[in-house]
Amino acid sequence: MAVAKFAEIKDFMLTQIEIGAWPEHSRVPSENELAEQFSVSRMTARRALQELTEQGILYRTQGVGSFVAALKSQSSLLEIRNIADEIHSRGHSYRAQLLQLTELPCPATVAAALGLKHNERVYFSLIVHFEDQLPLQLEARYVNPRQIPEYIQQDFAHITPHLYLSQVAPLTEAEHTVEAILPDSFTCQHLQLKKPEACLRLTRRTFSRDGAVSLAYLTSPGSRYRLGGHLNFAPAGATRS
Amino acid sequence: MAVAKFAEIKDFMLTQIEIGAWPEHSRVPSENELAEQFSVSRMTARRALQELTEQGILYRTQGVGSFVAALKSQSSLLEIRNIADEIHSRGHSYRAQLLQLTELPCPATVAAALGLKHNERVYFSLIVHFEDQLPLQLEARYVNPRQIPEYIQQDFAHITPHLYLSQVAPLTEAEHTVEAILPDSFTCQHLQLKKPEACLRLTRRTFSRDGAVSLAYLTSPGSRYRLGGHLNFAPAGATRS
DNA sequence: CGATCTTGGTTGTATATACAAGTTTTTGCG
DNA sequence: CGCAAAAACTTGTATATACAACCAAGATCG
Repeated sequence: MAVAKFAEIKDFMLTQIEIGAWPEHSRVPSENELAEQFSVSRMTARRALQELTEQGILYRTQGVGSFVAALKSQSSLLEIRNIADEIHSRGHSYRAQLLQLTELPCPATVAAALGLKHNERVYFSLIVHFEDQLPLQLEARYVNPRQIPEYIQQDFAHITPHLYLSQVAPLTEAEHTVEAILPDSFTCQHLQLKKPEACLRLTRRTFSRDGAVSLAYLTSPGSRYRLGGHLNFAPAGATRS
Repeated sequence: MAVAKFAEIKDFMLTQIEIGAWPEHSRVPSENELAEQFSVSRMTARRALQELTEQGILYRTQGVGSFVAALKSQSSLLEIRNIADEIHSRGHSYRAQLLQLTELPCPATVAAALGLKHNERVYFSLIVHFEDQLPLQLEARYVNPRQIPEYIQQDFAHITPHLYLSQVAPLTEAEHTVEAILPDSFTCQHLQLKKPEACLRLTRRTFSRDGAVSLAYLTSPGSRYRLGGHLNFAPAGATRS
């Protein structure tokens, strides 16, 4: 089976929602209706509805039906920001230094994250971001060459990888992990740290419509960088389970 | 049906993981084995395995089997969760140790954050949260006595401060800061760190309708804890399985 | 008219079955 | 012994069926 049937139904429904044919809180076809439309069993149609529900795209109520959920309100916490903009907005000057831009055999962990095979070729860039002449962040990034074949030809002295990527492959999803680590000597050197100090490491995996695009490790000294966020629990939307 | 069968199987498996009978990366019973043990069909056993996999408790490989995932702590940055629930949902056991619960004269920084006067009385609690006998987080919390006058009489061996607070003063807003720090010796001691290691410090200020309620400093070793976040920018594209 | 009952539609749970696809182990042959 | 084929086992997908739980709306009865 080339593509699973339940995945086709999901794709169809996602498209309907995306183009606005099915607005927020509108009812979507029932399990039986989908089963008939796609000539599948109810259990297969159910799976599509089920998975979309788990992803927060739909909500369902027993005895009533399935509905399009309200689009997620984006939290400012860990908002995807361009670090250059961030620095400029603080009134400081920004500069980037490109250390490396190559093709590498894919490490296993990266392969898993990007859906590539072990040792398949992958693009890799290494950049230091400066705020007023002081290194603020070391960015190590792996990019999926199947999705962004021209990545390696860009000039990242003039455009940040993140900005470039969001232009050529619109973000649909992002996954973050924040850790506290002690940096290795290589990282210390490029961040101009005389002694190792606690650093924040943000691991960011971004997705476009067709899957994982890039995996970035962003390391910043704890003394120079922190993350802030603000959450509002104001007027609650329809958040049913 | 009082409790669904697949839920019973999930409970059983979570317990096995929690008590250490099934260590990390060990193989768990196959679909057919579980089906026989619990006298259910394979599809029902499968559902238990499936849902635990979606929760990140297990990982599965076609043709090989299902295994207990490595459970490095991960909490969502996008939601305020009770750390006890978080630990339980990972299949680990939770315990809290109350180190201090007193009234203090308010430090200047805390006064500013909570809208109190310098040296005004403020409640202070200090708690260590344990995951499977290992300290996961040191929680130092200042609470506004004007809003929560009964805070100091609670028994925080049985309810976490955050859960208590959200019950008596519903959250309307929260403010976060995440930093990487090297802990002082006091913190090291209570987190059972022999050497200082990089720690994540989450500073959280919560608000209720009538203003700032509490200011908490949550410190966790980088080797045991990390924060995770997931952002959706469109209802499209999330078709990874 | 109002309260209750019935009915049809919807989601939720569970089973038995079949085959596909991937991995590991065993078997058997050269 | 070495290697290839076969078997056994695992997860993945799909179907057909049955019944339970729940809800909304219409029908019925007092």
